[in-house]
Amino acid sequence: MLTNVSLYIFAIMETLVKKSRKEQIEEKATQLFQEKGYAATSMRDLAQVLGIEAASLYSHIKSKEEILQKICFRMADEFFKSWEEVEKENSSMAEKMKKAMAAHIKVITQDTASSAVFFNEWRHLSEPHLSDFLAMREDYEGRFMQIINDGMASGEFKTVDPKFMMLTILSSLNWTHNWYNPSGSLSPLEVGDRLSNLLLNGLNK
Amino acid sequence: MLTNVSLYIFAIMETLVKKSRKEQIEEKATQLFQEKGYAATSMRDLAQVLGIEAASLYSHIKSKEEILQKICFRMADEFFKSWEEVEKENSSMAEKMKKAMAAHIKVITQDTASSAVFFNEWRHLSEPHLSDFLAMREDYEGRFMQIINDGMASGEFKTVDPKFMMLTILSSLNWTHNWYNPSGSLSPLEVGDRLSNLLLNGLNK
DNA sequence: CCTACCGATCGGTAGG
DNA sequence: CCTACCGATCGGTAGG
Repeated sequence: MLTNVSLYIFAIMETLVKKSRKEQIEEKATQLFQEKGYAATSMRDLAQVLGIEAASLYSHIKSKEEILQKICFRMADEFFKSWEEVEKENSSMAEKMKKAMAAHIKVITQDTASSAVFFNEWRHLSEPHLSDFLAMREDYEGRFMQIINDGMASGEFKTVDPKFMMLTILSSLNWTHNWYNPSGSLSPLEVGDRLSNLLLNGLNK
Repeated sequence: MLTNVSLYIFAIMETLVKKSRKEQIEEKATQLFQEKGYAATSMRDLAQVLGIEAASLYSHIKSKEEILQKICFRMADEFFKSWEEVEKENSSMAEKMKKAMAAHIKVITQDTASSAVFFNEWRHLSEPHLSDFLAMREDYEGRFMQIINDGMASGEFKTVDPKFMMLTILSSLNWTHNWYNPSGSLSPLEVGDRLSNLLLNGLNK
């Protein structure tokens, strides 16, 4: 009797915890795309990791590129969502920049594998997805540039080339996906603090 | 008579300026690897750009990967060579870091296409080349970390995590290959100055 | 540098 | 989710 109840509860939990086959496919694909790159990952590689035949993948997905699209646009959504809390900050542009950097780092550290695919494999998107992607990126980069421009106008920031500045900041931020270890001792907040402190105040004493 | 002499001189100049077929192959391959990635570039793509058949490529090269190896290890050589002038600088660690950054930027800006392949496609190297490559990179990164450690010891730099600092600096530096335009108005030296000023002194006034 | 060709592998479909 | 299979393309070789 007790055993039956236990098994029943276990079955419910499994249903709650277990990922759908489609989710499993996307998760493993993300790992493979990160490790080998999109082009060098075959559907047979992916199927093997999941223990099924390559043809069976197509019961759950439409194409190889569909997986890439899901990853790239889901991450883009995350970055835009994270910007909502940034917009609330208006005390100073230095503070707003810190918030923006922290928000950006939070998204990356939450899923470094998807971030790697987002940053490195987007060029394999076909049209019109590629153009959509690039338009979103330009929008997002423009928001960082706006903070820089506002900070220069208010006299908080040095006079710099805003685009150059934005590219430098984002490259430092984006690179974290390569070395951040979620099970390490550094929290996402600490990474954000260190990076914003460095980029705003410099290495010199 | 004059025409014959002119043609003769022209022929000599052409010989001096004209790249060997092997050099042409490497140059076009670099462009394609940058644009589409190594794995997504086929030997038929490469042959088409050169106006020959894919099979003809193999009179000049041994394999597709050989081209990638050439690009990656040539760039690695350039980075190590550029370090020689850095070693001479010992007035201060801030100055040495500036020199190191300028040297690094100089190599990247001199050949942004090869740099892109170097930074993005090295993972397609097979063993033992991959291990060699990673060992060289670790050596190079260690040199930047040494400057940071020395600068902290001398009291010039803030107390930071040296590895974190090194990764942040190099990511900013390395990203330049993505946006630097050799025919634009910004000289390699100016890029180096701006980046070292930002990373050493920060954006805040 | 070409023609002709190789075996292997690719993304994906049909039908059950 | 599988078997069986498709046409296309891959890196590369033989022989001239």
